[in-house]
Amino acid sequence: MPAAAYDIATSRPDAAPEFSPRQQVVLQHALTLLVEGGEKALTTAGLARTASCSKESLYKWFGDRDGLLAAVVAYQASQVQFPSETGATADAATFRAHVTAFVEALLGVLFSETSLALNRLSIGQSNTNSNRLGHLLLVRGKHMISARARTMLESGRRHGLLKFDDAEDAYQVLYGLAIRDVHIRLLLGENASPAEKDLASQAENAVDRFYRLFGA
Amino acid sequence: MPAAAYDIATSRPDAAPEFSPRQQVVLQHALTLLVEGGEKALTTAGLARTASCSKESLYKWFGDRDGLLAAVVAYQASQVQFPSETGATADAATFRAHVTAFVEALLGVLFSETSLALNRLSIGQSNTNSNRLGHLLLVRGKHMISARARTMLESGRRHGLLKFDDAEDAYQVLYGLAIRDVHIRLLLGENASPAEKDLASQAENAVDRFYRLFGA
DNA sequence: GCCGAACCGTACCGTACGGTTCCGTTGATT
DNA sequence: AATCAACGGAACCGTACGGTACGGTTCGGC
Repeated sequence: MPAAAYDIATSRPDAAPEFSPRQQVVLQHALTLLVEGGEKALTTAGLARTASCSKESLYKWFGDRDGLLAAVVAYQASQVQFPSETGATADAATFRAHVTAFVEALLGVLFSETSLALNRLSIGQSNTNSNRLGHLLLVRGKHMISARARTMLESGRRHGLLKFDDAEDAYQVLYGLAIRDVHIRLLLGENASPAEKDLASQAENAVDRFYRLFGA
Repeated sequence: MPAAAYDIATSRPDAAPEFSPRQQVVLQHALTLLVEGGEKALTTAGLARTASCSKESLYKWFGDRDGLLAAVVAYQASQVQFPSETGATADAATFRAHVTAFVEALLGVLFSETSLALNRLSIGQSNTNSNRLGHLLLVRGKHMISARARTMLESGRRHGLLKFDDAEDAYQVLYGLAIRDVHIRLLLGENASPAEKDLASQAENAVDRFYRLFGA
């Protein structure tokens, strides 16, 4: 086993992977290959050719192919940024606008080709290995977003703008209202309808319904 | 190209595939292999060994490996049954109970290991080939269920029990309230929480919220 | 100017698996 | 009894890909 193998399983979820610039370039190439052709298109030889690096370097950096895939997931997760929420509960309208912006950002991330490709990759591998990729995506992706959302919603509750018992439950409803079955349909290869591409009104609509269920 | 290759692309969506009993047994073995070990575990040699048939028969029946996978999806889709809806709008309580039963059945199907395995398979292949599997699963699975749900909801609207403009939109909300992000988490390999395994109360809860949004 | 580390490019190996072919058996039909 | 289609079993081939080894090149430090 190479000493420098990238072992994501033992690294702290909140620790930055700190890939070297050169490695980030290679990972970006890997991501492009993944988005274009799925997992089958990401071969070690193909990546080496595309990224103009040697297979030996790939194996030195990432250990093996699984380590490479894990690194791609970790790299992309580190790229995703959500808008900050400073002073977001100043008044009711501002808070609601902030929730809407959060939902729109969530839709933007989940429906992006990059995210879809990584989800497809992780799902396709979720019953092999010890399911490293699925866990990685959940921990670095979904759980982070979920935590962020919960603090946002609880802030709204503290200010008397929302009313619910369980923040996780409320977030799941918000998620369901926003995403519905669009995510799984996109994952299966269906194209989004024009209405579904209008993320702003989708978010608006979801938040409207959410307030009818949980508004104070 | 073998003459008997199973070409699902040209078959009518509502036409029964009509596999021979022997073929159904083999497809059931294939499904078991898929559920246990994912796509990688379903090799032609492995299936031939498990199902005690010859690879030659597999290729004669299904054409190639892709045809086999398509046949597995079609076979399983033909197995899924939803409760009938005769006299379901007799009165408000009966109709609501029927909607709840529908949601519970939906959850039961989507969260079953079999459905998850097939969704993982289709998603993993959704950016290769011409995406036959994804389309197949959408057409034979989701779209059928969606149509069924729309007629149910519209029946409720005709009887003055529900109020909405677009049945598809209403169904999507019902779907989102019921499934939330549980489906994607299961697809990624996370285990369902005890609460999420209680399909009855999950359905109850979703329908309750649905009525608060769309009840007349 | 020399040294070593990092790295590129490439050739190579082992293996797993999709697909093909051949042969022997069974079992229904005439 | 003869025939023939369907099938199981096994051997075989081609190839794609993961992983390794090695020679040649660049570049920063002394």
